[in-house]
Amino acid sequence: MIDSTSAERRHPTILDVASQAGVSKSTVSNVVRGLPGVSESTRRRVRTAIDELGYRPNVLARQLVQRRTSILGVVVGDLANPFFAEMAKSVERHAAARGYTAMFCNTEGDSESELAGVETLLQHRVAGIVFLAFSGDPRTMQEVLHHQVPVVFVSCGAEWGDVVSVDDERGGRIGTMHLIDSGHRRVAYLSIPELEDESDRARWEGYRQAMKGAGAGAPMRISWSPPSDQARIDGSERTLLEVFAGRGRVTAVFASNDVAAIALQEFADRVGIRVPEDVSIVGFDDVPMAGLARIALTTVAQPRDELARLGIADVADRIERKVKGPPRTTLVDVSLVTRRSTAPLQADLA
Amino acid sequence: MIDSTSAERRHPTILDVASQAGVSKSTVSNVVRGLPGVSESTRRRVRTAIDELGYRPNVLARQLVQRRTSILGVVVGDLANPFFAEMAKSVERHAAARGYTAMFCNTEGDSESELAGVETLLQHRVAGIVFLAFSGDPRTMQEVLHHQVPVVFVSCGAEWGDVVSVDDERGGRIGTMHLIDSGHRRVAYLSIPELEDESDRARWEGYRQAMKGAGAGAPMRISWSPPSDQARIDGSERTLLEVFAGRGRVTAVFASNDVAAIALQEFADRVGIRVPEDVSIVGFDDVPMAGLARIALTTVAQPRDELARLGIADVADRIERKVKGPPRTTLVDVSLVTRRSTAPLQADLA
DNA sequence: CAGAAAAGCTGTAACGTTCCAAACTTGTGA
DNA sequence: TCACAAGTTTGGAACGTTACAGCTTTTCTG
Repeated sequence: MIDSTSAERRHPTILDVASQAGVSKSTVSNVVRGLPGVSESTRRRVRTAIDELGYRPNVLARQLVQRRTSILGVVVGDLANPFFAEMAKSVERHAAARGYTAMFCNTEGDSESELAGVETLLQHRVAGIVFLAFSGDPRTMQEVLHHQVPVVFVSCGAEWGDVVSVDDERGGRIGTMHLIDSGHRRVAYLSIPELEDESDRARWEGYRQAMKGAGAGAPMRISWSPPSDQARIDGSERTLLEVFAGRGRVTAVFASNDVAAIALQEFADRVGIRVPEDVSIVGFDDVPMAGLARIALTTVAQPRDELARLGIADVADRIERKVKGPPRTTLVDVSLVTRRSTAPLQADLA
Repeated sequence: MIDSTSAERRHPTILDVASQAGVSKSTVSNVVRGLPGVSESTRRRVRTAIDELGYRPNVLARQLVQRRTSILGVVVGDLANPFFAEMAKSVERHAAARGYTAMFCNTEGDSESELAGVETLLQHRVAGIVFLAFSGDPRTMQEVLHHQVPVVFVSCGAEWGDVVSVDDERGGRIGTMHLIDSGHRRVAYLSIPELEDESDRARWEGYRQAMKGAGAGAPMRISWSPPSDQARIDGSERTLLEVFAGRGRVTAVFASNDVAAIALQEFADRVGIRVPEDVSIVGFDDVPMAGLARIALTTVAQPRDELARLGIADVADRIERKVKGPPRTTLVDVSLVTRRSTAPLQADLA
């Protein structure tokens, strides 16, 4: 009571509840955790005390003594990228459904931030880590392996942890095949340097196979950082312009993700290249934006929510020791969504 | 050494480091925290031991004894909404820059999830909470006030905490005035039910004032949940269709956020209403997508990064006791970005 | 009705830090 | 050589929980 005048009131602890209810802290603990072996009357008394005091268990203390937290670290490439945003949302939801709280860290594709982020997660003793993007930095790998924390790579690859992913190679293949089947022969592959990871590599591989198998032109890789402000054509864009000009020009592009594809479409609009008349574009991910009538991007769709669900299930099983043993890989299906950014090759361009 | 054979190796503690370096745990603690009063030679010895053992301080234990964490709770309306995604990213970055780790919870505009999320944050004893969206639920308010945790509302309002926001009312006014100045008189206000909060109310108020001041038509409010799959026209859309048909029809819409504006644009495209010839649309937020040539949405821009920076600064100042006293409100400027979704009223529609 | 079993409750020892007063070292000047 | 200060280092008490063995009390069983 003396305390109540002080501005700096402290959280009631389990001891406060215990004395208020006239029981021991052990009993309060048992009630809070819903364990059996507490009589109904005591249970009620404790509940009342909890409500009166506004007691909330201190998760920190709990986790300290249990030597494990219920926090899941989530490493994200770029929260503002719609693909990651969607994934982050799903991951958060599925994690909550299994009783975990998500702690995000954004890497901006930079392996220093990634390392710092993982370091923070480990200091918080997260129960597991979900990578939605991974730079491949061996230092990060070492940190994680040394701490023996369960890890799952969702839609991004690494050999040293569980992987839940679409078959990126197949995705690359069907995306590219769609273009080849439409008559295109000079098809380029486009990626964003910041997002070039294991998934990107596999998609490239699928693209390469498709090109080779169909006897299409030589594989061609374009790495382009779309400018954040679309003001003017800079050096990198001048190069890009050449790709679509002149004889023997590229007539179709397979982009390793929708953000790149949409940026390219935007570039084309700006410089007067028509999509799909002059160039067909296929993306990867099927972000919500791709479905807008004005964007109408043909793309390889990933089942985002399914990936998130499986990823969380995977890492949770490891944490809860339901699964042991060497890394597992779970693949889910991709599918092509055809929209208006692709069209059969114009006869005069063959 | 006996332990080293066990698969279940435990994290080294400060005591392990201490005995390895031949000093007391207090000294190790001082070295880890970079406190003065440790000789250079001891410092080196401890550092070596830390590296050899791969020791990472246990933040949980630290926070338990200090009775405060360095975690900031962030309540987000919808991580997949580009406005929130951008804000979340900025918030995360600024929080990290000030030494805080962000813990997100997504509410989906649902006050039950909001309450559950805040509950989780409080159990984790977050140092402060940043609301990027707030339902207005008094239970949430009570929870937070009872726990006396510093709170800031960024771009969403509540009277019982600090607020960092644009002047939503002015935003509503200038957005609407732009339409009125272009000759429109029958201007509707559009919002999404899930996102109707204090900010929305203020924007509506600004819209109302502008309409009244200009002697334009009676204010008209449309509340519409854009369907997630754009398959077919359902009941709610039939109503919407009527708004844009016949004599005395609405010729312009001020949307309370870009997501609504873009959904409306999409709807218009689908049913053959031309933008801006048949209807002009103004949004609010200036999400990155709005700048794409194919979307080209006229919108009231919020300085997102600035909002995030100020919000974090605000709550951090409260946490660090640099600021005391009653709730403060910080307003930052909005500005109109004119693109191609608005045009002067066609003469025959006046 | 004794004895055993079950049910209900409690006290103590962790968990891995920080905080702080006290106890050691040195070095300096008288 | 001693007193004193300044610079280092240390041990023990928190912090708020859970785990668990042990202690009562109640209920059953023959």
